[in-house]
Amino acid sequence: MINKEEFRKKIIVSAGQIFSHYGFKKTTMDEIAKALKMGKSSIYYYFESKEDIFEAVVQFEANILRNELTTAIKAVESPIDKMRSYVFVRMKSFEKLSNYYNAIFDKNLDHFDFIETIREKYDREELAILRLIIYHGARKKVFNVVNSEYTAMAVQTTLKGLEVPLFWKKKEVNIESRLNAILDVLFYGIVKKR
Amino acid sequence: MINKEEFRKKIIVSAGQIFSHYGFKKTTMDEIAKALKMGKSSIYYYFESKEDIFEAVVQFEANILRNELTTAIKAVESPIDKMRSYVFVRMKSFEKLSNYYNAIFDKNLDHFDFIETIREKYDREELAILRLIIYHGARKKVFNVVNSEYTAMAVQTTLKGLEVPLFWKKKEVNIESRLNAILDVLFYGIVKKR
DNA sequence: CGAATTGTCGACCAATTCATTCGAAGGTAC
DNA sequence: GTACCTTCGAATGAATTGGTCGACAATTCG
Repeated sequence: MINKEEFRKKIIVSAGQIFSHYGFKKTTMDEIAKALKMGKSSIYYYFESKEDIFEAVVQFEANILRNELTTAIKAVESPIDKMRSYVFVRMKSFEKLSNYYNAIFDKNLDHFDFIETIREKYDREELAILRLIIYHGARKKVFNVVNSEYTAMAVQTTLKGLEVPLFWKKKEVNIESRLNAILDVLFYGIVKKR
Repeated sequence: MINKEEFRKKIIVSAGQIFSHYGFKKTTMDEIAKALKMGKSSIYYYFESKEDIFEAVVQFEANILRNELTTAIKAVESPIDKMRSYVFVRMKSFEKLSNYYNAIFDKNLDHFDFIETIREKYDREELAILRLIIYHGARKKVFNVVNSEYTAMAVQTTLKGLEVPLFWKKKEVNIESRLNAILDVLFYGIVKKR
């Protein structure tokens, strides 16, 4: 059939979908196994633990994101050098951000606790929530944990301005503005209304 | 403050959001309580059990759907009588469908098992999945449990044709065609490409 | 072929999680 | 005061869950 490495990847992709929907805590090994149509114990042949899988998933998805960003960066050609260095500085912060998220997830927290934890790091709640949404594509569930009417409104409003980065597969959007929007949102939570 | 009945409704709405995202099994009383900013045990003052809450949620949401349908039906004016009776016959089947879903959920199944169960009732897998999507707004998670590439494709394609019913809040769409689309999808899984 | 290696799985376990109970107590109305 | 409404922390027993182990297919390789 396929080799071990390829099968690991299959697990990563499949588990990734489940994780991204249910969060780390709520995802069970049984589900991961079931989705792959295999016995639970077989998974332990490929990965040491649930956390091990999760780390691989995060790694994998971070890579995709990084590659997409790199591609986007390469496509930018206008005020070239300035733009480029500006972008790479931001890439560094993204690396840090990514590590930060990993650290939090390592602690076995679910999406709710995750928000709680992240709240303490940012003074404006919306930013914390937006980051979760962007990082995990967790759109709907996030609204369950929003504290105040005000915040809910703020998030809603901001989300409307997010169309560019969230649906950046729409190829017709100018690549440069798209890139900027993505970077802004990813690193600083700054969103401009269109 | 507010009376007991109103508070029950608050719980229903809040719990409903969580249920619709995580399914019955994965939703914990702690989460429901936390979302409402109250102690877990307090909820038992308003509801007898988790299942009790869930039933109330289903009831509540079915009512909303029924009301929306009724409103839509009233707005239809063209080949009046024929249309109207045709619609009410379908309303009856909806009632049945709703009961059927309730019965399945009563068994304590999560979304995965739910699909498994529903699969046995329909010969074409896509239809089962589409029904789950429509009934629960569970779009993303559904793809974790799709069996074959073919089915995934079929669901994807069909979803594209679903824009009318899924986003029927877009008021600009002609009400009559909207109604028809909704009814078609709800009761028979019949979807026309636009 | 046959033996070594690779991969799968059911049964099992210890630890944790979860729905639910209960009694105490804060609030409020009379 | 007392009666009632409401909230909650702590406790519990049952169910769930991550992970282990040994048996046993399947495949590879000599």
